[in-house]
Formats: sequence, structure tokens, C-alpha cells
Amino acid sequence: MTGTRGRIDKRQAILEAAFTVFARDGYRAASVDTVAATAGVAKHTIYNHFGDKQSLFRAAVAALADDALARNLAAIETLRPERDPVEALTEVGLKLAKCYCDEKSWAVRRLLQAELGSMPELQDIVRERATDKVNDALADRLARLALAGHLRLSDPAVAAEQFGALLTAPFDARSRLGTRKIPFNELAEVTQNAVQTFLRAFGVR
Amino acid sequence: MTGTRGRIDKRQAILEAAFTVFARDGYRAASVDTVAATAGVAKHTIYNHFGDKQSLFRAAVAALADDALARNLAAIETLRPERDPVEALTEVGLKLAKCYCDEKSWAVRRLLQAELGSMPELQDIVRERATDKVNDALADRLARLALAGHLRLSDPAVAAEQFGALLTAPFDARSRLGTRKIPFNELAEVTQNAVQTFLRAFGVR
DNA sequence: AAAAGAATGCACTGGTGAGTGCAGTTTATA
DNA sequence: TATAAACTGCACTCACCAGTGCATTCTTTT
Repeated sequence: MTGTRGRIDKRQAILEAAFTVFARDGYRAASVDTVAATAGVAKHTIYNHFGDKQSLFRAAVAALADDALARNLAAIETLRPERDPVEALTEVGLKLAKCYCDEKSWAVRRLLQAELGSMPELQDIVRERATDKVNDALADRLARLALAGHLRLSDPAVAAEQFGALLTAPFDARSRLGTRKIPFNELAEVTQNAVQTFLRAFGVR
Repeated sequence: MTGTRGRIDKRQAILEAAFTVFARDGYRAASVDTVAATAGVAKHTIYNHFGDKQSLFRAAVAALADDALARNLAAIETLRPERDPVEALTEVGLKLAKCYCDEKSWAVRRLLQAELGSMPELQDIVRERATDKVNDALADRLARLALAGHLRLSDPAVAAEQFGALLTAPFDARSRLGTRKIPFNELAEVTQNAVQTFLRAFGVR
């Protein structure tokens, strides 16, 4: 009666393979046989663990969303009110930009958007696990910066929304929706631009 | 030898039906039979006009991209340097936001992103026809505003990029990727926020 | 009116993929 | 060591769908 119900290593291997294959081929074009082959596992094992293709997909996406949340929150932690706001915002911005431009992040967003029609719950899975929490955490930190006298803002939620917008939206075009890898200096440039504009609008100067 | 080669009305009906079905079901899940039925046309007719499923898809997406471009450019026309910049930016912002939140726009972006892997050319089709031109046009107008002394900016391209970011990115979250319809007052609110922040950063005050 | 071109309906091929059934093997637990 | 549970390999069903072939029926042009 130990915790090895379902042989965790296999389950993990399946989840990783599933994400790889789904990300490469898309949900519909990916076959369960391919996932099985990639994971080095019999097709039956997959059906034992996850029941059907949809559930496997949901599980894979959820796992990735958890990952992404952790990395984003870790980045936001860096934003402490006792630091120099320019420096701190730039560092956090760069970290968040890196998260956003991660290959897996692109894949999750792509899969999510593609299958929205057939599996609306996906939206909530990802939003509850990641997006919302990241925005809240960022808003909290910005509020503390404002309280410390480093920013002048009326609504921290809006400020977080806009900081995020300035930081991520430019990459949609620049990386051609994740097709092209963004070189580091461009990452830094966009971050720089975002922080500069954000501080021009909300900084105390 | 008149211009009716291919019976335009049928071709048009097919394109519209194709887009409807693709947008609803996604590229792979949509069957050519369904498109034919929706268009009220025999399957053969589709193959006569477009050759195969992929070409039909490309044609449908391209047609929609042309539409979107026209609407976006029309919106940007409104941005004339002799007008009051706050008013002008707000009006243009609202129009652009409306374009971005249009149901068809969401569908195009969804389909595009979903099929990027299997049809990379799509990216270029849409970018050449719409995105790039819109950005350029916006940058041009912002440059003229700056020249007229209404804005203080070093790089109009970056300014356009950021105005676009502030204007569109918030809707990704707020409309849940196009799932939820944005009520007008929220559209106005986001636009308001965007213009306000943009002018705080780049306005002459 | 005749001929050419489009469009239609229907049946058919060939391919693919989700999910199941089964018989046998490995691994862990008691 | 016995026994249950998990895993494997393979074959099989069933459904769906892109694309084609053909005989027939409009529609347009000359």
C-alpha cells in the first residue's frame, strides 16, 4: 500500500511524451500510438492511466500550466519594494519575458487556443492555475512599490495588466507566434522599452 | 468570355462557408463535406475551384485577412495631426479595439496559431496582408503627431508597437481568448486606460 | 439550336486513428 | 513463493474523411 499506485515514472513519461507530441502535431493530428511510442510504453498503459485521449490532453496541459505558474511566481518574488525600482522592474520584466517566450509556453498557448472550441474547460484549467495568479501577484507587488513611494498609480490591477501587455504583446509579432527564437538582446530591448514606458507613465521621477 | 469564370457567387459562398466551418470546428476536424453542405454546393465544385482542402483553407484565411486589413486601415485614417490628440487617439483606439475583438478576428488568429505547425506559410500570408501594414500605418501617423508637437517620442515604430500592446493584450485575458463577448463599456474602459498610459508616457502635457 | 463548361449526386478507394480484447510477461506486495 | 496488479504486443473493429470517377443535368455562349 505504498504510494507507487500506477507506477509514477511511467505516468510521468507518458505526460512528457504527450506534451511533446501534442505540441509538435496539434491535438487532432497527434495519435495516441505516437504518444505511446514516444513514451516507450504500450498504448494500453496510456488508456489505463488516463481513460481517453481528451483526458490525457487535459492532464498534459494542466501539468505544464503548473510548471509555468511556478516559474512566473518565482520571477515576481524578485520585485521587492526596498530595491531600486528601475533595476527591480527590469529584472522582473526580463524574467517574465523569458517565461513568456519559452518554447513550452508558446506550445501551451497554441494548444489552448486551438482546442478552445472543443474543450472549453481548458481555458479555466490554465487560467485558474496560472494566468490569474500571476496577474494578482504582480498587482500586489506593484501596490507595495506604490506604497513605498516608488510609483504613482491609481489601480494596481490595471497597472499590472498594462505592464504585462507591454512586456508580452510585442513578442507575439516579433517571434512570429513562437516560430522564431528571440535572441537575448531583443528580449532585453523589449523589456527595456516596456520598463521605460511603464515608468514614464507611472514613475515618480 | 465575360468575367464569370468560375461563377463568382458560388466561389464566394464556398469561401464564406469554409470560414464558418473552419472557425467552428478547426481545420482538421472540419470536413470538406460539411463545407459543401453549408455552402449549398457539391463537393466536386469545391475541388474544381480550390484543388484541395489546404488551398481552400489558405484562400479562406487570406480573404479574411484582407477584410481585417481594410477595417484596420480605415480606423487609422482617423488619426489626423490637426485634431486634438486625446480625442483622436481615443477614437482610433476604440476602433482598433473593436477590430481586434471582432469574432472573425479571433477566429483567424485561432486558426492561424493552430495550424502554424503544418502550414507555416499562413503566418506570412496574414502578416504581409494585415499585421505589418497596420503597424506601419500606425507608426506613420504617430510620427506625424510627434512632428506636429503633440507627442514626444524617439521611435515611432516602438510607440506603435506599445500602443497596440496596451490596446489589444488586455482583451486576450478579458475576453478569455475570444470566448466571452466584451461589453461596450469594457471596450471603452480598456481603450481609455491605454490612451491614458500612452499619453502619460509620450504626451507633451 | 448546338456545343462547351459548370455543377450535381452518388458510389467508391484508400488511408488513418480511437478504442478494445486477449493472451502472455513482468513487477511488486503479502 | 504465491498472487494480484500493472505492463506489453498484436490483432481487430468501427468510424470518419480526403479525394476521384462517372453519368447526368443545368447554364451559358456562339
